[in-house]
Amino acid sequence: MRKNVKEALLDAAVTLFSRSGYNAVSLRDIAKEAGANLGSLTYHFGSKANLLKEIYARHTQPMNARRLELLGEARRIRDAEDRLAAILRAYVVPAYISSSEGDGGGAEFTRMRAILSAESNPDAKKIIADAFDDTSRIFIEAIAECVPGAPQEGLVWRSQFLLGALYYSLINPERVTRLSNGQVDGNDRDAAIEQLVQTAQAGFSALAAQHTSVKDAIPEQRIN
Amino acid sequence: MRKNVKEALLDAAVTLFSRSGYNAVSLRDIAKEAGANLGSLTYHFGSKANLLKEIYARHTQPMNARRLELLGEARRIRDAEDRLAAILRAYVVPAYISSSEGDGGGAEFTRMRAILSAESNPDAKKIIADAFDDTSRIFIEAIAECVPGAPQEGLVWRSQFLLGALYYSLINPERVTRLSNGQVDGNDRDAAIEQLVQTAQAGFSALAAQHTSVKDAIPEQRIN
DNA sequence: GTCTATATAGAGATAGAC
DNA sequence: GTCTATCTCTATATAGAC
Repeated sequence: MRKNVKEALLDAAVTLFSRSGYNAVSLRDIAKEAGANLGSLTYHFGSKANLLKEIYARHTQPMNARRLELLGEARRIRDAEDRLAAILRAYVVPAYISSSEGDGGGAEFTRMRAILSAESNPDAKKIIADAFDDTSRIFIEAIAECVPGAPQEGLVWRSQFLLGALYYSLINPERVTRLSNGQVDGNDRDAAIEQLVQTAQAGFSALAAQHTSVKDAIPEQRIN
Repeated sequence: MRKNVKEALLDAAVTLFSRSGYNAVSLRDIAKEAGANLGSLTYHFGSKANLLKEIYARHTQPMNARRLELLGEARRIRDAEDRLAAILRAYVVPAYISSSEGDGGGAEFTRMRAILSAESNPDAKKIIADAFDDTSRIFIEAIAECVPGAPQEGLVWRSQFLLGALYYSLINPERVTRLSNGQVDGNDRDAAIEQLVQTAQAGFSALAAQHTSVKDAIPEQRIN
């Protein structure tokens, strides 16, 4: 079933970090979850901070690659509203969907990132760096082309709100279930994606709606 | 300057918890920040969990009271779009604004809540309870009246996204500054509120926009 | 490469002097 | 009511057997 101890340790670490954060999880917890020994953790990773670093190294690139791949497809859509929705979906889906392998880890990894960003742990801060900012910038540019005349300030704030909404939906899905008295399932990820994309789309579109209709916007032809 | 040691300890605890979370902050850190002794913490609060409990007790009621007060004012607005914006502002402002005293603590307390919700700490989970859910439910109802025909599912998800966006903007304001290459200040709270209210308004309005214009919606006269 | 045993530091909590 | 001193537990990290 398991390839090797190192893999098992990495998987166990993501699972536990995504559940309780970085500080609350001890190396002992991770070793136990992986069915391995405490010593093997120091052997493979040296320190807790370096373990986190390797988790990021493993997931960051595939997730962003998948996002950019989907973004490329989305950009070929002519209708501005449809394109905007597809761009947003390209950003959200790879972060949200549970994955089998090699595509960045999906929801569990994203949930871990959400918690780490909240904890603002010194170890994590060094690692997170701006690896994701580059991708976000590319997406903001693509979104801007769908919403002609939108001020940069509005675009940036809305991208912040989108990420916050995404994070919180992964962190606290139970609140959705509770607030709806059980009528809506906060753990329904397909529904969450759909609602999130629709909501973000409305937010971004409104930036242009003041003067021109978004429907009329046709961007310059893009070589992609 | 300081009333007594207990107050100083409570203030120091909120400050540190809102900065680094619950797990990462030790009782020693709090005592030091308050200029008090470690022993006084156990004397006044008994345990770390109970300290957190007292922080909640101190801030929850005033913050929600202020929200409901502003909600009462907002509900008197006739125009549905204007009313929606005012309702959203009533929800956001008390959570976001730095406070002098007695109004629930504002941004620092909200930031602490954001981090605690991410850490999903066992101590915190018991305390947070559903004290805030009641208020959220009231707001969702008020919002629903501004968006006739909106499905409950959409309203609940959007309220989730709103809270997530609010939380993340307090947790990681630097990202806004970074993404905009310094052109937008992520720590400008007035701007954040304005952008957040506008964005949420667009999201909620879109729920009704499919069939009827929001502008036409007039709610039943409310006794308030 | 994986284990056991252990060093060292720091946590929450308590007892008792003042 | 606030301090010092200390108990007990658990953390990260290391050393060395296998």
